[in-house]
Parts: sequence; structure tokens; C-alpha cells
Amino acid sequence: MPQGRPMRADARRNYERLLTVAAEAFAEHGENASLDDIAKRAGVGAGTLYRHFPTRQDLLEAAYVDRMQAMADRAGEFAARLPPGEALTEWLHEVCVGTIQVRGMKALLGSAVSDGGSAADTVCGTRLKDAARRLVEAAQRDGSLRPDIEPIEVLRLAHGVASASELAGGRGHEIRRYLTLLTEGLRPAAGA
Amino acid sequence: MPQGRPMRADARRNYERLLTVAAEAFAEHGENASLDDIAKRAGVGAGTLYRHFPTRQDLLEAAYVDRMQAMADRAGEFAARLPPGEALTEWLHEVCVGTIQVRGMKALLGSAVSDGGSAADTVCGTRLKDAARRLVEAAQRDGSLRPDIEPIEVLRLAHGVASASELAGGRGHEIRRYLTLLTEGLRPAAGA
DNA sequence: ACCTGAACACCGTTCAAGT
DNA sequence: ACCTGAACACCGTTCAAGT
Repeated sequence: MPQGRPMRADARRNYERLLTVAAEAFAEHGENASLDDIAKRAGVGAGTLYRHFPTRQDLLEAAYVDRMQAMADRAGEFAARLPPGEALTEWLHEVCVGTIQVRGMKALLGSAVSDGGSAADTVCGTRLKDAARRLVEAAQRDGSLRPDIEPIEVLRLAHGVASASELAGGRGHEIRRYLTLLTEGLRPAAGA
Repeated sequence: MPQGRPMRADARRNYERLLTVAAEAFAEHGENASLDDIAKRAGVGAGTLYRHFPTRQDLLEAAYVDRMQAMADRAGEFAARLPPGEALTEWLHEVCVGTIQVRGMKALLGSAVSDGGSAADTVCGTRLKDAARRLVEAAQRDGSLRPDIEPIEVLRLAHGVASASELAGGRGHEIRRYLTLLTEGLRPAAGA
């Protein structure tokens, strides 16, 4: 996106208004927020929205790429000040919380880690998986995480924890509780 | 539904064709299958569909109530021939598999165990939770399940496992794998 | 009592016409 | 090069008219 000629001033303005409005709309109404409504609220024609973002997924990703990046960055912070096992757990907790609070983010996480997912190798997905890989590998070297699990699986399971927590009401209490169950299951076998 | 006057012959026929077609459509296209399409394929006007099933949720539940009941019944079979811990695990496995294979069932399970869920106290939901309660309590008495967990939570977590497995491709292999992680987390604490 | 299907509102998507 | 908004197709929902 930063590549290529700079946008014309009006195009750039529309592009950014669309992103702002879309982030609000997806946060409020979830991933199926009305595109027509987003265009209207941004004060542009529907065609303009489609010119910038050919698919809903494109818009969803562009609207949250910064927040996703911020999530990925948090991994480094945890790694710097916590033992590997705890760093992974705390980071996953943030992923779950963020994913539940900002309605649209869960869809984005889902498509980033989904098997045939369209967002599998986008900026969002790649950064998130890189972050997960570092925490996972450190925890495995440390012996606090079972060795037979892959980074992407940890993210899929976090998505599952978020789903279960949502069903329970999505309060912080349940997220922590269900995540703890997961991390206990992720421990290496007792006799290893 | 079985209460009240018997339906007129044409009404009864339409009702049943709608259920058959709806079960197919939800299985194929998921919970958001087109209602208009369902009415057309059943050979009835849209108004007839709404007369019998005022909301999408009503139709979804009616279409799968038998299958849900069958799932609940399986709990008794497992309880009869397996130790409590295994009976619970194997039943949850069937719930996950069924929930993934029949696309609309996952939505139904979700609303049955969701906090403010519309289907929280419907036939489907109640039977499923009763079945879960028996297996959970037996496993807790047996010492193979941590005592601080409730039946509905087990179902929510199964929904989460199904979500994670779907992201991984939904093949039997992943379901079993993720469910195993969950059950290890559900074990009582080592020093208890 | 029940059914039909037209009618309305809404949304996604495309595209000809504008600047 | 980019934008607009009308146009089309589709879907959910209601309701007047039919039997």
C-alpha cells in the first residue's frame, strides 16, 4: 500500500475517512457491518469504497492492521520481562481480550490462522504468527510448553478460548479462567 | 408444538417440507442460509415460512431438534460402557464432530449455551445440558474431572474446540488433538 | 385457518457519466 | 485518475387478497 505513486489528495482523504469509519462500524456491528452504511458515513459513493477495498476482507484488514501490529509488538514486551511460559500466557490473554473487545478483530484473527484463509499471508497474519513463533519457541526451549505444538495452533486455540469466553459473557473473569484451562493442557506431559 | 389442535393437512405438509429443506440448506450454507431460498425450494410462499417459524432461530432449532436429541441420547450410551472420564471425553468428541460436520448445528449449540442466548431454555438446550450434567457429575465424583467446573462450561469449551478445529481444517485429526489438550487442562490439579 | 405472492426496505456490486 | 450515484440483483419481512 505505501508503494506506488502517492495518492491524489482527495483520494487519500477518502481512503482515510473510510478506514476510520470502518474501524468504528466493525467494532460496533461486527464483521458484517453494512458496507453501504460505511460509505455513506464516510461521505463517499459506494464505488469509491470498492475502488480502495475490493473485498470486505481488504477493508477489515486495512482498518485493523495497526491494532494487529500493536498486538504483535506486545509479544516482545512480555518476552523481555517475564519467563517464557508466562510471557506466552499473558500475550495470549491480551490476544483473547482484544479479540473479544474489538468485534471485527476476531474475524481477522480467524482468517489469519484459518487453513485456507484469505488473510493467511497478509501483513496482519504474518506479523502475528511471527510474534507467536518467538514466544512458542522460547517456551518450548524452556520446557514450559509441550514440544509437539506449532505457533499457528496456539493462535487457533486462543481463538477457540475467545469463542468460549464470548459464550460465557465475555467478561475478563471467564477469559482468564478458560485460558488457564488451555495453558494447563498445553503443559508438557508430567512424565517427560 | 405437538400441543394444540392437529394441523390442517396442507399446513402439516408444508411444515415438514420446510424442515427437511431447511436442514439441508443450513447444513450446506450454514446458519445464514437464505430463508427465501428455503421457502422456494420447499414450494411455499415466504409468508408460510414466517407463519410457522417467526424467526430464523425457530427454524434452525426445529430443523435440528431431532439430531440434538440424538446427541443428548448418546451420552447415556457412553456412560453405560466407559469409565466416567472417558465417557465425557468421547461424548464431547461426538459433539465437536457433529457440530463441525453439520454446519448449522454449531450455531445452535452456541445459542443454547450462550449467556443471554435466545435458545438457552429450549428443548434442544435443556436436553443437551442435562446430558452434560450427568457426565460431568459422574466424572467429578470419580475424580477424573476438576470439581470447579460446570456442565455448561464444558459445552462452551467444546464449542471453542470445534472453532479451533475448524480453523485447522476440521479434519478428524485436529478435532481429536485439540480436544485432548482441553481434557488435559480439565484434569484435577496434580496435588489434589 | 392457511396460503400466496406482490410490495417494500435494505444491502452488495457494477458501471456509465462526470470532473 | 478518481469520484458519484443510478441501476441491478438479491434477501428479509409484511400484508392484502385469495381459497
